[in-house]
Amino acid sequence: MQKAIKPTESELEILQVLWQKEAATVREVHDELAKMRDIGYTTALKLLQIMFEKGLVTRDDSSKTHIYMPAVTREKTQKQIVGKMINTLFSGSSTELVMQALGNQKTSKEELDEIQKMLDNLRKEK
Amino acid sequence: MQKAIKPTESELEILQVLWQKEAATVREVHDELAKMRDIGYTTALKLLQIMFEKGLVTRDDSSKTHIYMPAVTREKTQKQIVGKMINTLFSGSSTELVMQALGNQKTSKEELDEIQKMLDNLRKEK
DNA sequence: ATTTGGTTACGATAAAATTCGTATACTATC
DNA sequence: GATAGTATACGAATTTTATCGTAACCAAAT
Repeated sequence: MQKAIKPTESELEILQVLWQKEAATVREVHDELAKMRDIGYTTALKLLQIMFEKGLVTRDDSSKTHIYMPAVTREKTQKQIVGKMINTLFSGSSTELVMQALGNQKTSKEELDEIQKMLDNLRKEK
Repeated sequence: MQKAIKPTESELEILQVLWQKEAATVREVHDELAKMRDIGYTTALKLLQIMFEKGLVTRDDSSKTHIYMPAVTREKTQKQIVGKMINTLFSGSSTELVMQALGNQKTSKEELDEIQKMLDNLRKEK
């Protein structure tokens, strides 16, 4: 098993784009990021190159314009970051986090149903 | 309203201690951190001084040994960080985060009951 | 009074993360 | 083949975070 590399803030932004697009060129990534904030093209390029070195992304460089793909899954990364946050911010209690998330966001009936279903399943396992 | 300062990883560790103790000297904070990891006394001191400049903590320096107190609440900070994470990692869906947290951690029956209660309350409001 | 132990202040360093300028190369079009 | 447009590579500067050494200070014990 690989010792998980924790993506930085900027790297998470980029992963977001790659997860959504499955694969993308530097230009595509840059244009997407540029919608949210000021960022130069070579900055995006450099970030992707560093991420490649770290193993956070893979790339197809068979043609001149490289194509980047995520090397870590969205789920694994979520789990990694949420796990860390539960420890440093919720004294280890995932329930506390759940209560926070439920309490402070408006949640639709459909979503509540979804959570209810999950809850029922968890109970059955006991 | 002050534009919220996002605490760094180390600063969160320190806030954890201060939230738990309500108030603490540098030595107390340091000793608590030292239980978890290697850290020098002056490092803890410096971090607290920087946090004071940033407004993350207040301090009583009327006696020689200063006493530090959190200047931000645990709840506000949790909300701030969780909110950011929902955006950058769960495409804005708090439900997705809840499912993650529930799915990947073992949760006791008591905790499930607590969440169930919260769920019931949310439903009533509709 | 001198030593000892604990304190803050401050600066310096190091490491990590972010940013971008410039050089260089390739491709297509004129 | 010169020009324009777009690409990568690479180095460098900047900023942020984290760490700690050293100096100065004070109080208490010797």
